[in-house]
Amino acid sequence: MSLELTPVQTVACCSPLTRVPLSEKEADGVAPLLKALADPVRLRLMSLVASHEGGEACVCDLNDAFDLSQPTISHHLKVLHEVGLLDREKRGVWVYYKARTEALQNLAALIGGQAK
Amino acid sequence: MSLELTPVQTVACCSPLTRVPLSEKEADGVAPLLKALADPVRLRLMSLVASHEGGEACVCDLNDAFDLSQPTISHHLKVLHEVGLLDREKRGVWVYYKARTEALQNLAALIGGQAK
DNA sequence: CATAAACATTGATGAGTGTAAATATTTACC
DNA sequence: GGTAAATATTTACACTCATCAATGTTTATG
Repeated sequence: MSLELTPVQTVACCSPLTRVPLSEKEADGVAPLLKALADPVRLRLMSLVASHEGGEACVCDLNDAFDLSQPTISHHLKVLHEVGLLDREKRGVWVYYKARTEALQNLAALIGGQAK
Repeated sequence: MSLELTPVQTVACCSPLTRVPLSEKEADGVAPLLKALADPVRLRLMSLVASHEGGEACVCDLNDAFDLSQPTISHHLKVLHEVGLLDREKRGVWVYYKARTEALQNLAALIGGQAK
């Protein structure tokens, strides 16, 4: 196991933004998560997956929702997966991505939280 | 008054990510807000201001908290101000930035919210 | 095994971004 | 009014990033 924390692990560790100043290390850990979400296409991808039944969706369904090339969608999914916002599972020829809602909730608590 | 909605106005309008797929227009409106937060320096700036007494802080205090040039900090504050996350008020020679906590809370509700 | 389908990877490119140096602007005070 | 302090703006640059075309990989099926 690695000593490096993924962004989703990092975000679960800090008090809300408004309570105490975020340390440099914490900020460095959380920023990648926000960066991953800070793109219109990835925001919609995340929302499509999360709001889909079971909180998961097949890539085949996602490609059709955008006027973008397949590699581009694949790239965005990879970004969301790498920061830990999406889980990835292959079933036969299809790949399913699943939303990590705890990660979203931890991030939300960091941004808008009232207390630790 | 403008017909254009600022990012902070936009973010107050949508159901949570996990409830219903975000529309293209909604995503385009919200992404700039996340983009503004998706930088370690701006995250810390936002946190420094928001956690300061009264939810506001003088630029003079903020500059010293970073190992960055004054124009760079000024630039980041401008970014946060332009998306509506920070209010700006000049008092004499000093400029005070104030956190818009409702904006943060709306954003948090969008990301981690359970229902509309 | 050959072929097709689903998805990922590579490589290239144009647009955007964080940073600092230099300069400008505003305010206070002598 | 002249000077100094606080903050913003401009300009330039290195770097990142979103996108696509082309190609690769994996799985199923005939």
